Amino acid sequence: MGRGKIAIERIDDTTNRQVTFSKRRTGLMKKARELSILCDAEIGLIVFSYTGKLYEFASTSMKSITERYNKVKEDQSQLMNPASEAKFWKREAATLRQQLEYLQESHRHLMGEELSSLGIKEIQDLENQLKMSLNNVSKKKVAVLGKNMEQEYAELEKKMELLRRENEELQKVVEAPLWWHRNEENAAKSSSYIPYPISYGGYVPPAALFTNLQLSSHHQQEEEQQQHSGEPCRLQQLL
Amino acid sequence: MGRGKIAIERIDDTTNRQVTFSKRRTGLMKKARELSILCDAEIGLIVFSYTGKLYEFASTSMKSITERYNKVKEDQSQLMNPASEAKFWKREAATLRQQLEYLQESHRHLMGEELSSLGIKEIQDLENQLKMSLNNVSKKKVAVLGKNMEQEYAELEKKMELLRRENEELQKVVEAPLWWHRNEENAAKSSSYIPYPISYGGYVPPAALFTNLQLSSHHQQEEEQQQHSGEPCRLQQLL
DNA sequence: AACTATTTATAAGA
DNA sequence: TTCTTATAAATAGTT
Repeated sequence: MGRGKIAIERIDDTTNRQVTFSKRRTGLMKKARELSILCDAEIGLIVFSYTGKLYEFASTSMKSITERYNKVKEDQSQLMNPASEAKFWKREAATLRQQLEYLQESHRHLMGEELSSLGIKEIQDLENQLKMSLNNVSKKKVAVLGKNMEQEYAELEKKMELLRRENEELQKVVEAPLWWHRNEENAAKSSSYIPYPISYGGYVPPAALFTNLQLSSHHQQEEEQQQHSGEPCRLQQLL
Repeated sequence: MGRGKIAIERIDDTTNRQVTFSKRRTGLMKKARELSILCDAEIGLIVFSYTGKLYEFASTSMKSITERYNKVKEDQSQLMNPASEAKFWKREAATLRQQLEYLQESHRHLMGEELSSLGIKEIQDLENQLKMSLNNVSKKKVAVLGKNMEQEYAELEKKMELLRRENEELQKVVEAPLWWHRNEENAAKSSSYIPYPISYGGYVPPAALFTNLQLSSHHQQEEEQQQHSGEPCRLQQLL
């Protein structure tokens, strides 16, 4: 709701993120207050900014709300009879199954399969995603290859240096008829160095995909660990 | 935001309140989730409906959020130097002073004073509020008077019965010349019973007013105790 | 901090 | 509860 539409994903620009945080936090607090008044509900809202600053709203007191919350949670886990426990796990299973189905479909699409089920927008998004993926992978490849080639080059130079010296020694010591022999031997030796030693298959492990799908879920996760500074994945849009 | 505008006050109609609760709760949860994603914030939201049902959103886990919250709160109270403590209480005093000013103005209006500072809408609201107040007070008065009158009536009947019996005894035993004397004596005796023993002044203690103003505040209160089934007070509008 | 063009939320009605 | 729709409210981008 604004001059333009934005995707619900982390805002990379720091300034923009802070401005948006300020605006939306205010709006969220206001709505929490309104709901508590309009519907006579007991509401607690805790917000930690990216910088660690705390903001809160409590229709009564945060203490009483969290205590009531903990009490309900305890009761839920303790006073569950087999029937309601079954109900709980059934629902949990249904949620997981749905996530799994989403994942499977997404995976097939990323593998270039079952594309007839997609709309034009989705096709475009998928294409862009794949372009980004490819771009990242290509970059990584070049980086890795570059390192290897440097090593290769350095070792090659060493070898050439050795060769040159050897030749110098030889030229000083041996007679002309032996020259061709030594030369062929050294040529064969240097061909054992492969210019492109590592070959990549077309397969990308879907680990990152799983991680991002979890992020799009509304359910809590114990400890989000987004190590490796990956580019923001836009897969959420596809789901 | 809808077909019409609504005032932010408790919705009295149960059905409407539940529908609104469902819609706004959904919206609130969505916005909390969006804020957490967009701005990389850690957010916990707890909502208890009027019926006691629990709804929650947590960007990570509610446990970690409430723990972080408690930690910050502890630090805030412990690691406060005199300067920041002064700042805190200064702000607290400012808040209280503002509440007090609101209250005082409202009180004057309820007392029918300083009405020139009000707009037409406010005047109408105030009028309605006073009508409701008056209605409640009148009802209460009638109820209390009614009880007293019943008591009076019952006691009066007892006395009359006694009198009647006394008279019967007397008529059997004494002579006619004495009759007038005994009659006057009894009449004086019965006049010591007052038909309307309790008299109400025009003053209504503002205790309820204070309670309701506290409810309209955004700050937490330790234990909201709204005993006595009072009508929902609409004073919040006036502030 | 304001300003608005747009998007989004939602009140009322079905 | 769910859907629709007119309208109010929130807010993204701009100044």
